[in-house]
Amino acid sequence: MKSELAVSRLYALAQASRLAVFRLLVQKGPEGMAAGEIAERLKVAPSALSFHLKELTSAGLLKSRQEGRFVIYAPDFKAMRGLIDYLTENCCAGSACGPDECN
Amino acid sequence: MKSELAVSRLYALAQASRLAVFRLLVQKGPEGMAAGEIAERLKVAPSALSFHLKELTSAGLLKSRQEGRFVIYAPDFKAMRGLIDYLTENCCAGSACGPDECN
DNA sequence: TTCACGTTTCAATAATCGTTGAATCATTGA
DNA sequence: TCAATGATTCAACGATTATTGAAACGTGAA
Repeated sequence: MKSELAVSRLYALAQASRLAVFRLLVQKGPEGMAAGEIAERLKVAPSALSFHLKELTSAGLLKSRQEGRFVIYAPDFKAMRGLIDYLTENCCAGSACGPDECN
Repeated sequence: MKSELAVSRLYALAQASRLAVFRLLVQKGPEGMAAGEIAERLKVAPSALSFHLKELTSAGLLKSRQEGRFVIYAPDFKAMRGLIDYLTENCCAGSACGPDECN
Protein backbone atom coordinates (compact mmCIF):
# COMPACT_ATOMS: atom_id res chain seq x y z
CA MET A 1 0.00 0.00 0.00
CA LYS A 2 1.22 3.48 -0.77
CA SER A 3 1.67 5.68 2.25
CA GLU A 4 -0.65 8.23 0.69
CA LEU A 5 -3.48 5.73 0.81
CA ALA A 6 -2.55 4.70 4.32
CA VAL A 7 -2.77 8.31 5.44
CA SER A 8 -6.24 8.71 4.00
CA ARG A 9 -7.46 5.52 5.66
CA LEU A 10 -5.86 6.38 8.97
CA TYR A 11 -7.42 9.80 8.75
CA ALA A 12 -10.83 8.35 8.06
CA LEU A 13 -10.59 6.28 11.24
CA ALA A 14 -9.00 9.01 13.34
CA GLN A 15 -12.25 10.55 14.46
CA ALA A 16 -14.47 9.34 17.25
CA SER A 17 -17.72 9.22 15.28
CA ARG A 18 -16.16 7.57 12.27
CA LEU A 19 -14.31 4.97 14.30
CA ALA A 20 -17.57 4.21 16.09
CA VAL A 21 -19.33 3.83 12.74
CA PHE A 22 -16.69 1.49 11.45
CA ARG A 23 -16.63 -0.62 14.60
CA LEU A 24 -20.40 -0.88 14.55
CA LEU A 25 -20.39 -2.02 10.94
CA VAL A 26 -17.64 -4.55 11.55
CA GLN A 27 -19.71 -6.01 14.36
CA LYS A 28 -22.70 -6.14 12.05
CA GLY A 29 -20.76 -7.90 9.34
CA PRO A 30 -20.98 -8.00 5.55
CA GLU A 31 -24.76 -7.64 5.46
CA GLY A 32 -24.29 -4.04 6.52
CA MET A 33 -26.60 -1.48 8.05
CA ALA A 34 -28.76 1.35 6.78
CA ALA A 35 -27.53 4.89 7.30
CA GLY A 36 -30.56 5.76 9.37
CA GLU A 37 -30.02 2.91 11.77
CA ILE A 38 -26.38 3.86 12.21
CA ALA A 39 -27.41 7.43 12.94
CA GLU A 40 -29.95 6.29 15.46
CA ARG A 41 -27.67 3.87 17.26
CA LEU A 42 -24.77 6.29 17.48
CA LYS A 43 -26.94 9.33 18.08
CA VAL A 44 -25.45 11.30 15.23
CA ALA A 45 -27.42 13.76 13.13
CA PRO A 46 -28.21 12.30 9.70
CA SER A 47 -26.38 15.02 7.82
CA ALA A 48 -23.34 14.68 10.03
CA LEU A 49 -23.38 10.94 9.57
CA SER A 50 -23.63 11.33 5.83
CA PHE A 51 -20.51 13.44 5.94
CA HIS A 52 -18.63 10.77 7.86
CA LEU A 53 -19.90 7.91 5.73
CA LYS A 54 -18.72 9.75 2.66
CA GLU A 55 -15.27 10.11 4.15
CA LEU A 56 -15.04 6.45 5.13
CA THR A 57 -16.33 5.37 1.75
CA SER A 58 -14.00 7.55 -0.27
CA ALA A 59 -11.13 6.21 1.80
CA GLY A 60 -12.20 2.77 0.64
CA LEU A 61 -13.10 1.46 4.07
CA LEU A 62 -16.83 1.17 3.43
CA LYS A 63 -18.91 -0.08 0.57
CA SER A 64 -22.47 1.01 0.00
CA ARG A 65 -25.43 -0.35 -1.87
CA GLN A 66 -28.95 0.87 -2.33
CA GLU A 67 -31.84 -1.28 -1.15
CA GLY A 68 -35.15 0.35 -1.73
CA ARG A 69 -35.01 3.73 -0.09
CA PHE A 70 -32.24 2.60 2.21
CA VAL A 71 -28.56 2.92 1.63
CA ILE A 72 -26.73 0.06 3.25
CA TYR A 73 -23.16 0.46 4.37
CA ALA A 74 -20.77 -2.39 5.06
CA PRO A 75 -17.06 -2.59 5.82
CA ASP A 76 -14.54 -3.41 3.15
CA PHE A 77 -12.59 -5.94 5.16
CA LYS A 78 -9.88 -6.29 2.57
CA ALA A 79 -9.15 -2.60 2.67
CA MET A 80 -8.88 -2.71 6.44
CA ARG A 81 -6.70 -5.76 6.30
CA GLY A 82 -4.47 -3.90 3.85
CA LEU A 83 -4.14 -1.02 6.27
CA ILE A 84 -3.27 -3.32 9.14
CA ASP A 85 -0.67 -5.07 7.01
CA TYR A 86 0.81 -1.73 6.06
CA LEU A 87 1.07 -0.70 9.70
CA THR A 88 2.56 -4.02 10.69
CA GLU A 89 5.26 -3.77 8.07
CA ASN A 90 6.01 -0.12 8.70
CA CYS A 91 5.65 -0.17 12.46
CA CYS A 92 7.40 -3.25 13.59
CA ALA A 93 10.04 -3.62 10.92
CA GLY A 94 8.04 -6.44 9.39
CA SER A 95 7.98 -9.84 10.98
CA ALA A 96 10.74 -8.92 13.41
CA CYS A 97 8.14 -7.65 15.88
CA GLY A 98 5.83 -10.27 17.28
CA PRO A 99 3.38 -9.44 20.04
CA ASP A 100 6.03 -9.90 22.72
CA GLU A 101 9.11 -8.82 20.84
CA CYS A 102 8.46 -5.08 20.91
CA ASN A 103 11.17 -3.19 22.78
CA MET B 1 -7.21 -0.28 24.41
CA LYS B 2 -9.89 2.34 24.78
CA SER B 3 -11.23 3.72 21.54
CA GLU B 4 -10.37 7.22 22.70
CA LEU B 5 -6.71 6.28 22.81
CA ALA B 6 -6.97 4.54 19.46
CA VAL B 7 -8.38 7.71 17.93
CA SER B 8 -5.51 9.80 19.24
CA ARG B 9 -2.94 7.36 17.91
CA LEU B 10 -4.66 7.02 14.57
CA TYR B 11 -4.83 10.77 14.33
CA ALA B 12 -1.14 11.10 15.10
CA LEU B 13 -0.33 8.79 12.19
CA ALA B 14 -2.93 10.23 9.83
CA GLN B 15 -0.72 12.95 8.45
CA ALA B 16 1.91 12.61 5.76
CA SER B 17 4.79 14.19 7.65
CA ARG B 18 4.06 12.37 10.87
CA LEU B 19 3.67 9.00 9.21
CA ALA B 20 6.97 9.60 7.43
CA VAL B 21 8.62 10.44 10.74
CA PHE B 22 7.29 7.33 12.36
CA ARG B 23 8.30 5.09 9.48
CA LEU B 24 11.77 6.57 9.45
CA LEU B 25 12.18 5.96 13.18
CA VAL B 26 10.90 2.42 12.92
CA GLN B 27 13.48 1.76 10.25
CA LYS B 28 16.14 3.26 12.46
CA GLY B 29 15.16 1.13 15.41
CA PRO B 30 15.26 1.57 19.20
CA GLU B 31 18.46 3.61 19.15
CA GLY B 32 16.43 6.47 17.71
CA MET B 33 17.37 9.59 15.83
CA ALA B 34 17.97 13.22 16.72
CA ALA B 35 15.27 15.73 15.83
CA GLY B 36 17.66 17.65 13.60
CA GLU B 37 18.54 14.62 11.54
CA ILE B 38 14.88 13.75 11.09
CA ALA B 39 14.20 17.29 9.95
CA GLU B 40 17.07 17.15 7.50
CA ARG B 41 16.17 13.78 6.05
CA LEU B 42 12.51 14.56 5.62
CA LYS B 43 13.07 18.17 4.62
CA VAL B 44 10.73 19.54 7.25
CA ALA B 45 11.29 22.85 9.00
CA PRO B 46 12.54 22.30 12.56
CA SER B 47 9.63 24.09 14.15
CA ALA B 48 7.15 22.13 12.08
CA LEU B 49 8.88 18.91 12.97
CA SER B 50 8.82 19.79 16.64
CA PHE B 51 5.08 20.24 16.35
CA HIS B 52 4.68 16.81 14.80
CA LEU B 53 7.06 15.11 17.22
CA LYS B 54 5.09 16.52 20.08
CA GLU B 55 1.89 15.10 18.67
CA LEU B 56 3.38 11.66 18.11
CA THR B 57 4.91 11.68 21.57
CA SER B 58 1.80 12.79 23.37
CA ALA B 59 -0.10 10.05 21.56
CA GLY B 60 2.38 7.62 23.09
CA LEU B 61 3.89 6.50 19.80
CA LEU B 62 7.32 8.01 20.37
CA LYS B 63 9.66 8.17 23.30
CA SER B 64 12.34 10.82 23.65
CA ARG B 65 15.53 11.18 25.59
CA GLN B 66 18.07 13.94 25.81
CA GLU B 67 21.65 13.23 24.82
CA GLY B 68 23.81 16.27 25.15
CA ARG B 69 22.16 18.98 23.15
CA PHE B 70 20.36 16.44 21.03
CA VAL B 71 16.90 15.10 21.67
CA ILE B 72 16.65 11.56 20.43
CA TYR B 73 13.30 10.15 19.36
CA ALA B 74 12.50 6.48 19.06
CA PRO B 75 9.30 4.52 18.41
CA ASP B 76 7.35 2.97 21.23
CA PHE B 77 6.84 -0.38 19.58
CA LYS B 78 4.54 -1.64 22.28
CA ALA B 79 2.19 1.29 21.77
CA MET B 80 2.10 0.65 18.05
CA ARG B 81 1.53 -3.04 18.59
CA GLY B 82 -1.34 -2.12 20.86
CA LEU B 83 -2.90 -0.01 18.14
CA ILE B 84 -2.53 -2.77 15.59
CA ASP B 85 -4.11 -5.23 17.95
CA TYR B 86 -6.98 -2.86 18.56
CA LEU B 87 -7.57 -2.48 14.84
CA THR B 88 -7.37 -6.21 14.28
CA GLU B 89 -9.94 -6.91 16.94
CA ASN B 90 -12.25 -4.11 15.89
CA CYS B 91 -11.82 -4.41 12.15
CA CYS B 92 -11.92 -8.06 11.44
CA ALA B 93 -14.15 -9.28 14.22
CA GLY B 94 -11.11 -10.73 15.96
CA SER B 95 -9.43 -13.84 14.72
CA ALA B 96 -12.23 -14.59 12.29
CA CYS B 97 -10.48 -12.54 9.63
CA GLY B 98 -7.18 -13.91 8.45
CA PRO B 99 -5.35 -12.39 5.47
CA ASP B 100 -7.48 -14.33 3.00
CA GLU B 101 -10.71 -14.59 4.88
CA CYS B 102 -11.89 -11.04 4.34
CA ASN B 103 -15.12 -10.76 2.36
C1' DT C 1 -49.50 12.06 -9.42
C1' DT C 2 -48.95 13.00 -4.79
C1' DC C 3 -47.12 12.04 -0.50
C1' DA C 4 -43.99 10.22 3.02
C1' DC C 5 -39.66 8.38 4.08
C1' DG C 6 -34.59 7.85 3.92
C1' DT C 7 -30.60 10.04 2.58
C1' DT C 8 -27.62 13.47 0.78
C1' DT C 9 -26.28 18.21 -0.32
C1' DC C 10 -25.66 22.89 0.76
C1' DA C 11 -24.38 27.23 3.19
C1' DA C 12 -22.85 28.98 7.41
C1' DT C 13 -20.39 28.73 11.64
C1' DA C 14 -16.92 27.86 15.14
C1' DA C 15 -13.01 25.23 16.03
C1' DT C 16 -8.82 23.04 14.87
C1' DC C 17 -4.72 22.11 11.99
C1' DG C 18 -0.14 22.70 9.63
C1' DT C 19 3.24 26.01 8.32
C1' DT C 20 6.30 29.96 8.80
C1' DG C 21 9.72 32.90 10.94
C1' DA C 22 11.28 35.02 15.04
C1' DA C 23 12.19 34.46 19.69
C1' DT C 24 13.37 31.56 23.54
C1' DC C 25 15.25 27.61 26.10
C1' DA C 26 18.85 24.05 27.03
C1' DT C 27 23.34 22.26 26.57
C1' DT C 28 28.20 22.30 25.44
C1' DG C 29 32.64 24.28 24.37
C1' DA C 30 35.80 28.31 24.21
C1' DT D 1 30.97 34.24 31.26
C1' DC D 2 30.04 34.29 26.53
C1' DA D 3 29.15 32.33 22.15
C1' DA D 4 27.49 28.50 19.33
C1' DT D 5 24.50 24.69 18.46
C1' DG D 6 20.21 21.90 18.75
C1' DA D 7 15.53 22.05 19.82
C1' DT D 8 11.21 24.04 21.28
C1' DT D 9 7.81 27.74 21.84
C1' DC D 10 5.10 31.42 20.27
C1' DA D 11 2.02 34.38 17.45
C1' DA D 12 0.05 34.78 13.07
C1' DC D 13 -1.88 33.10 8.92
C1' DG D 14 -4.49 30.49 5.64
C1' DA D 15 -6.70 26.08 5.08
C1' DT D 16 -9.42 22.40 6.60
C1' DT D 17 -12.78 20.11 9.72
C1' DA D 18 -17.09 18.79 12.19
C1' DT D 19 -21.55 20.34 13.14
C1' DT D 20 -26.13 22.37 12.38
C1' DG D 21 -30.51 23.18 10.09
C1' DA D 22 -32.76 23.85 5.83
C1' DA D 23 -33.29 22.44 1.26
C1' DA D 24 -33.06 19.05 -2.35
C1' DC D 25 -32.79 14.40 -4.14
C1' DG D 26 -34.24 9.46 -4.75
C1' DT D 27 -37.42 5.71 -3.85
C1' DG D 28 -41.61 3.35 -2.86
C1' DA D 29 -46.55 3.47 -1.38
C1' DA D 30 -51.25 5.41 -1.60
